[in-house]
Amino acid sequence: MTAQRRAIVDEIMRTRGHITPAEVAARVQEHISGVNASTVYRTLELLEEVGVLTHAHVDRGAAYHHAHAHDHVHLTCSKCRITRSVPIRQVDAESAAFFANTGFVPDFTHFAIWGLCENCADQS
Amino acid sequence: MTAQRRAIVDEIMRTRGHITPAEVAARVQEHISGVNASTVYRTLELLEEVGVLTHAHVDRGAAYHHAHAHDHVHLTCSKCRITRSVPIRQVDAESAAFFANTGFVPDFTHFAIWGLCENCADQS
DNA sequence: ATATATGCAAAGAGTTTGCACCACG
DNA sequence: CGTGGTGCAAACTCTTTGCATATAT
Repeated sequence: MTAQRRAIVDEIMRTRGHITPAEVAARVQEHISGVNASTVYRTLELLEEVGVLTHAHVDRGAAYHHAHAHDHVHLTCSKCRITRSVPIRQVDAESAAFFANTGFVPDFTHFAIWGLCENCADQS
Repeated sequence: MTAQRRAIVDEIMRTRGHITPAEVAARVQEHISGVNASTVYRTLELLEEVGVLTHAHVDRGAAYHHAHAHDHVHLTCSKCRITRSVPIRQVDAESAAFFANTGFVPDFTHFAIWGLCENCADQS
């Protein structure tokens, strides 16, 4: 348990919602200078293996969040680019019926869902 | 209308389903050697602006397909990594109800949907 | 002739890896 | 003291861009 690893874990624990590797790096720098990006990536990977974190694909890069917060979906608006999280419970009920005829068991938490947010949808 | 552009368009027109920029480049090379990647990217972008193509995000990169074939969803299996396309119509009906409480209007065609395919789901 | 498409090379973001070194335990 | 974490630099993928040249019309 080194200083940088502790700083990274602290930052993760402090985070609500999701955070990108780059954001982790930037924030850790504020406490300890000179933390390398590769260390961040390696630590995030480690934390995911251990089961503390999970990653999702949002926009172009990765987004990490607490494993116990695995139950939310990322909704990214194609217009204003704002990404919003909604509890999976809101969509879970219909989930089965949704893909019933395909046999596919979707995991909406892993990839963000593209579309129009309420605001932008109203405008158009 | 240059030779390379014609070759790229031909390749696109010949393609059923989706194709990545790298695949386009590779196949075009078979006909005309020395077609640069940037040319491929520029042509794909152009074709998208004109409305011939649409792109989706599958796996890590882009996947292009005919604009009139815009109506399909990519389902990527987290286990076997196979990506399957299903007509949007199969999921369209439930689509409204699915995100009713969120106000979000999803476009499932833009980002692939992660999950378990029928085979892999059965095995687990 | 003139607008535009191409190739090339470089740059960029995001991520990974080999390797020597340093430090925790 | 030894395992393993870290920094550094390089490499890698995918994509974009500036610029000079080549080409279609």
